[in-house]
Amino acid sequence: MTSLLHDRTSRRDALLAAADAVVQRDGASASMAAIAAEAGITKPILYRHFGDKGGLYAALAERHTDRLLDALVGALTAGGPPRERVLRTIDTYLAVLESEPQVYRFLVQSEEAAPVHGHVRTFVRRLQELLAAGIAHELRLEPDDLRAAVWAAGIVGLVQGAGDRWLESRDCERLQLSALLTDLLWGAYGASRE
Amino acid sequence: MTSLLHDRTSRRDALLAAADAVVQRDGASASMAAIAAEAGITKPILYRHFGDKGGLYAALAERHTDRLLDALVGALTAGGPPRERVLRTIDTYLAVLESEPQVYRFLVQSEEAAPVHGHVRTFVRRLQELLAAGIAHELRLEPDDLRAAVWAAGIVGLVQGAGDRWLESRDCERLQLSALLTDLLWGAYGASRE
DNA sequence: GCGACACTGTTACCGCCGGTAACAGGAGGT
DNA sequence: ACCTCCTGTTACCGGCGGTAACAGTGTCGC
Repeated sequence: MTSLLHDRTSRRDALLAAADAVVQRDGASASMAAIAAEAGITKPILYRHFGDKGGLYAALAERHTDRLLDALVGALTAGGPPRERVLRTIDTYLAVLESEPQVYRFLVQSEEAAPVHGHVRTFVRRLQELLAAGIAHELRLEPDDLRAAVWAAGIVGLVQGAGDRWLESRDCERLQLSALLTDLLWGAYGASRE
Repeated sequence: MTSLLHDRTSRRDALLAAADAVVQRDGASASMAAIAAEAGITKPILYRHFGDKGGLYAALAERHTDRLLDALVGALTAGGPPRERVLRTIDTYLAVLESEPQVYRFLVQSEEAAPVHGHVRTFVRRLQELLAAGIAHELRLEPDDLRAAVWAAGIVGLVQGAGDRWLESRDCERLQLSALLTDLLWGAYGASRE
């Protein structure tokens, strides 16, 4: 026995991976016993590592939101003309939706909710702040201009809403939707500039 | 005893009202026993009326989404110039958010979820279709033009995202936000027109 | 008047889940 | 040898969703 790592953090990672697998298989209502079984251990170990179910789900959510935020920031801050960066960022988001819809479902409609929604909210907030800063800079607004914050929140919601719809209908290619949304934002941006 | 109505539907309404009160007091994780106690009866009666907890929550969600949709459709189709109608509709939505945030929380982050989310999704979809038809008409697009659908989904998401942020920060008057969002949409609309 | 019946309501239970206490080894220090 | 700490287990508790089985009551047919 004990061929597995006894290191604290890597063990934690392994447990999170098991939890992830079960959540993606059974949906967001996965039981702690099922997760423990998947990891080859029993419940109390899970509780010693994560406190309670909320803690485990929070850790899982944090992991995913961090990963997603990194991807988005990377796409947004990489080189290229502004319009291309926006397109790339939107497409990155849609690509995650496309390749891991279960994760998305877990994050937004997690049935065992409070801590997950907390992490999702901070994720959304961080993304909004990032966008708000960029927008304020682009439009030469004051850093705390209300319009920048509302703009940012609106853009995030807009992409999410359109992505949601697309995830259900799948009525066009991903890149086509990305381009359409980019055009849409670009038009509004240009309009607000004058 | 039995001064209350024995009529089937009004009894059902009374039960839903009790469920509503408990949900708004205890959050979305209200137990069936608590709801039954609030209504002055016991669990099996609830189950005979609604089947299971999902059924009760679905009925509750349907009631609220129907009410909200009626209010929005009313605001949108009432008289006045287009821009004023948009402003009025957005403000109606924000007014509901402001006056009944618990209901909103119940609908979007209900912890006992599946049927509630189902009703919310159909609500959003109906709203999107409504908007898409209006947009397609205004912009003289084909009725099944993809852009209209994406526009509609985006607008719904945009208002929701901005409303969400506002509900947490409360950093401006409601009408100010409504006007800001209207301007924003109007600018984008004007841009896409040319 | 009087059983049959349907309806409304109750109590008491089941199974499952989240969460925890209490115990069973084994590694290492003295 | 013994104590200690750590990791793992089993076995349990309370509460929830959901249901079966039973008790009272008004209404029929006769």
